Amino acid sequence: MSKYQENRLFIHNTLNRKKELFTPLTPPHVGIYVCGPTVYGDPHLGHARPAVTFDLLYRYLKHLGYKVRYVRNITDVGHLESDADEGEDKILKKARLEQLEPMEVVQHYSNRYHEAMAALNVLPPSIEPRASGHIIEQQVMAQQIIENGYAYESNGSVYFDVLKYNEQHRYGKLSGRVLEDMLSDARQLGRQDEKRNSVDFALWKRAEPSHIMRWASKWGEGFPGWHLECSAMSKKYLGEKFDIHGGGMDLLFPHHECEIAQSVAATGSDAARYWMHNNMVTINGQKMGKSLGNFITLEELFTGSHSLLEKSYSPMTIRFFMLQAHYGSTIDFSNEALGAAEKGLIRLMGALKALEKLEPEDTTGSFDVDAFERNGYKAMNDDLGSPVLIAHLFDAAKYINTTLSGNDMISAAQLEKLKSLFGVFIFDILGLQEFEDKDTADLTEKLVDLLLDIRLEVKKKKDFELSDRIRSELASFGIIVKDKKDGFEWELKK
RNA sequence: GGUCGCGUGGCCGAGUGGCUAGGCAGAGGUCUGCAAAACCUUGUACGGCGGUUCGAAUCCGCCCGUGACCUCCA
Repeated sequence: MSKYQENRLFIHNTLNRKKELFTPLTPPHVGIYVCGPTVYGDPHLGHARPAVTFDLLYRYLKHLGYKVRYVRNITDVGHLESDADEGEDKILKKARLEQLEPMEVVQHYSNRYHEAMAALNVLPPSIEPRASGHIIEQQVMAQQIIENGYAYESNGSVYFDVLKYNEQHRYGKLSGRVLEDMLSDARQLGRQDEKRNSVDFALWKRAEPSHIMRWASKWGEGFPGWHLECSAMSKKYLGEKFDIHGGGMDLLFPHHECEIAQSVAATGSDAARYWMHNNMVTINGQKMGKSLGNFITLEELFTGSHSLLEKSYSPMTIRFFMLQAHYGSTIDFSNEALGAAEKGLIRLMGALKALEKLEPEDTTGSFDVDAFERNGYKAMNDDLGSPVLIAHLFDAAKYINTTLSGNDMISAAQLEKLKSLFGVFIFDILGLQEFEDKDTADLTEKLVDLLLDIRLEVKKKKDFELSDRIRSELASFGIIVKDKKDGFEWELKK
C-alpha cells in the first residue's frame, strides 16, 4: 500500500475557495504546472515564496509515492511593460538598457535564478520550458481560438474576445470577478481602437519596427501575448486536463483567469483541476517594491548587503522561515522574525545531532513516537501545514534534549523510529539541509589561526609537549603547520 | 470606487465552538570555575461593539485598522 493511499491530502482550491481532497486524474501520476519567473532581474524574495511553496508540494507528493511531473516555466518573452504605451517587453527593455542581446539577458538571469533556487534547496522541476521556445505552439493555440470564434485579428495583433467567451462560459470563475463590473469600471486604455472591448487581452501582438524580439506569423511579425505561454506549454507537457496549477496570488487575475479562458476557448477544457496560490511577501509590513526601496534580492539576503538587513541570513534560514508560515498567509520579513527563525532552526538541527548521541534503554520514554508520526502527516495532509509539522518537530526536539540531559529515556524502537521520522520530515518533506554556514571557510581560518597563536604562547613557555601535540593533531586533520622565525604559516593538505 | 483577504500575548506565527500550538525574546531556578547550551517553572493572547449559543478568539452583523488584486509584478 502506497503512502498516498493512507494519507488523505487536502489542498485549498482557489476555484471554490475550499479545502478539497486531492485525487489525481490518473494515479499514481500527478501533473503540476507552476508559473515561474520572468527573467529580467536578479531573483528576489518574491521568487522564493512560490518556489519554496511548490517545492514543498512537489516533495510531499513524491514522498507519498506519486509519480510527479512538475513543470515550471521560464518567461523570457511576452510580458508587456504596459498596455497603455508601446507595450514594451520587459526583457527587451532590460536588453536595451544593458546593451545586450535579449537572450543574453534571459540566460544570465535564468542562471542567477537557478543558483538561488539551488541555495534554497529547491528541487529543479521535471521540465522547465521557455516561452521563447514555444512560439509555434502559442501561434497554433491562438489560431485555434480564432477558429473557435473566441478571438479576432486586428491590425496584425490577435485579441481574445472576452465578451463572446462570457456568453457561454464564465470569465471570472477563478478570481470571482464579474464581467459587468469590470466593464463598468474600465479605465480608458491606449490602443483601445484595436480591441473590441477594454477587457480583451492580446494573444499575439504586432511588433513595431523597433521591436527586436519578433517572430514571423500568419498575422505578420510579432510576439506572443501575456498569458498564452502558460496555456500552450501546460497543454503540451501535461495535457488538456491536468491536476494542479500553482502560482502567486498576484497572478490570480488576470493571468490565471486568462489562462482558463484560453484553454477553454482552444480545447474546451479548463486545464487544471486544482488551483493553488501562495500569498505574498511583505517587508516590515510593507509590500516589497522597487519604488519603496525595500526590494531585497536573495543574494542581498544571503550576504546581508542591504541597508534594511542587520546581518546576513543563510538560505536555510530563509527556507525555514517561509515554512514556518502557511503558504496561504502573507509573510512579513523583518530582522527580528528572521533572527528568531534562525535560532529556531539551529535548535531543531541541534536536536537532530543530539539524536545521534542518545543511548537507548530497555524502558520506553514518555514521548509517543507513533502519535508524532500521525500528527506530522496530519499536518501536511491539511493543505501542507508545514508550520504545524514544525511545531511537532519542536516538541520532539524538546523530548530529545530532555532525554539527553537524563530527565527522560528512550527505547531502541523509539530511537530508531524517531531518527527515521526526523529524516523524513526535515530532509525529505521540508527540504531543509544541514546548516551550512557560508562563513565556514572563514571560520576554519580563524580557528586555526587562534589555535596556532595559542601554540606560540605555549612554545614561549617551553611547553613543547603541548605545542607538539597541537601540531601533530592538526596534521592528522590535514593541516600542515610551518613554523617561521616570528610566527607561523599553515596550509590545508589536499 | 470594485473584488478578495487579514487583524492572536514584547516579536513571529498555528489553530479552532468548550480541552497547553510552537519558535524567539523576558523573568526565576537546575547544571556550571565563568559563560554558553540544555532542562524545569513562569505570561490577564485572540482589533472594537453588538448578536447567535449552555458556552466564541473560533459562527453572524456593523465599525475601525491593514494588505493584496483591479496596470507589469512571485
